[in-house]
Amino acid sequence: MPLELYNTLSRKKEVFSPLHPPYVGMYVCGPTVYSDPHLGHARAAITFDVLFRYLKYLGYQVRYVRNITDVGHLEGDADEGEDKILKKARLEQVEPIEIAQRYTALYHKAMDALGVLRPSIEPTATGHIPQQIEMIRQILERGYAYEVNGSVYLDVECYRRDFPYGILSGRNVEELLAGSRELEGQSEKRHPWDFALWKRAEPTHLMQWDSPWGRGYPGWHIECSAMSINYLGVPFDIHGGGLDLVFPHHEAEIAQAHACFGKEAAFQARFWIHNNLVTIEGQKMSKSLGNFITVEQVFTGKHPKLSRGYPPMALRFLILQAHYRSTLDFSEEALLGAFRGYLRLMTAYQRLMEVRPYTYSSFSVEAWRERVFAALNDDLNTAAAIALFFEQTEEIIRLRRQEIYLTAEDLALYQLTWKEVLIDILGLSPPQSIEWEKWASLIGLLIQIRRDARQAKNYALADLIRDKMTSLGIKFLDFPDETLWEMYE
RNA sequence: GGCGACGUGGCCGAGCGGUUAGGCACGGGUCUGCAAAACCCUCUACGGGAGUUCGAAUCUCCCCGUCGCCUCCA
Repeated sequence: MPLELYNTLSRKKEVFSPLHPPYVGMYVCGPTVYSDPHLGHARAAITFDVLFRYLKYLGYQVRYVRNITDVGHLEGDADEGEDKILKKARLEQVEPIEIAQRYTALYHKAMDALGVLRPSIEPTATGHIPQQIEMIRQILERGYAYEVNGSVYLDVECYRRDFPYGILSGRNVEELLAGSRELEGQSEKRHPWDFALWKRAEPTHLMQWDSPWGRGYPGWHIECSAMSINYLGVPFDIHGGGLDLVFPHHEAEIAQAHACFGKEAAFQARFWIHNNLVTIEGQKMSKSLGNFITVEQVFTGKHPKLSRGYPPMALRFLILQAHYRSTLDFSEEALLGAFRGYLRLMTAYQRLMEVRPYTYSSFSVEAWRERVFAALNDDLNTAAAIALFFEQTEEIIRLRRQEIYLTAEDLALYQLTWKEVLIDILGLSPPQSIEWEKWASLIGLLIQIRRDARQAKNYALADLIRDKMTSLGIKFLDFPDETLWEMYE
């Protein structure tokens, strides 16, 4: 059963195969770096991290490009509104690049903690101004854009005579016009649905570059077209991003690519993949609603909706327990549930490594393994895959107690599957610290002392040790023949 | 107004015509010096109505409700 992915372009699942095997080109819209990374960023990053990991696991050589948007963009395509990064820079009285650098670093820090692998290439918009200008120049040359007072706009009316505008989002221009909130008056655009490729900069504008049309800065959509095509060519295999980017951002990207390269662009990417949003009490997180939660707040617990902090893997696990195309409703209750479930799974994983082989197998590892990969192949159904692992937790205990058995060969495959899927593909990591070995021997010593105390019926000492360890976040698990322990903080 | 989703047991969440999804929480029990853990048991749901079918959470229609996009947004 091959990997199938839901393609927004066709609105159905399609068997994935790259254009030029074994190479896969994947571009994902990264963050605009002007504020703290939040749960939405985490979900997008983790979703495509898993896809990245899985494609590599399947043997593809993946070039994964995820951009950093460090040019502030206007708050709208209208000719008004303030650049978000500039606004932040002005408020804090620092250079725009300081804002970009700071939030890029915070983004990296948060995503690293969540086990998100760095992409192969992480280009910045400001680092690719020439490529963007060149693309705009070609679009103008082909007649799909026009210049007005030092700004350049894509001429949607003209474009749609040759290409289908709205192919990704299912919009048509008439409907857009009917429902547009665009205000009449201030626009120099020919039609309300035209969008900016290049904007003229006022002399006071902090970030501006020379261009054939005078000093200015690029429009929001052009950077992704220019950078994706620069590193991956046209068309490339996979373009990803949040569901909220489908329109207008990705629709505009497709239009720019075709306006520049014509039919060769072939919808720019063959697979358009979108992760659904994170909601808080059923509503999308947004600053205007004041309900957004940053990744850091989840770690520290410093948020009104949280009573404590949670480790990064708890959040990663919560996200993975939902299918990426479903909305995920965030709450502390859900997060706590995910955290406990994650610990349970990791405990099982650690115990699995202590299982000893036998002369025959009492169940089929192969059949179970196939079900796990069938789930992953079914549009990356991580939730279903994880459920299959939970179903095995009791089997592991029975294996360890020699109530059921596996041959050395089957056991190896069984252990391999746990490692490959949970650790390598889903990117979960056991709750360990770098000081793990030291901790382990220290705790082992305490366990021994406590055991002696218990045998001597010195329960006061035994309980003192246990309670102290509990308060430090280390839980003792007394089995009849031994004591295991686990960290839960 | 247009486009698109979704409503599953206390909570999160798979599900794409016939199986107990699964996790977390709750309750009872076994075990334990006590507890935790582990194990066993209990809780068995699909917004409402009509239809198709031997059979529907899963398909069709209507209704109700929620949400996203159409401004920046992962």
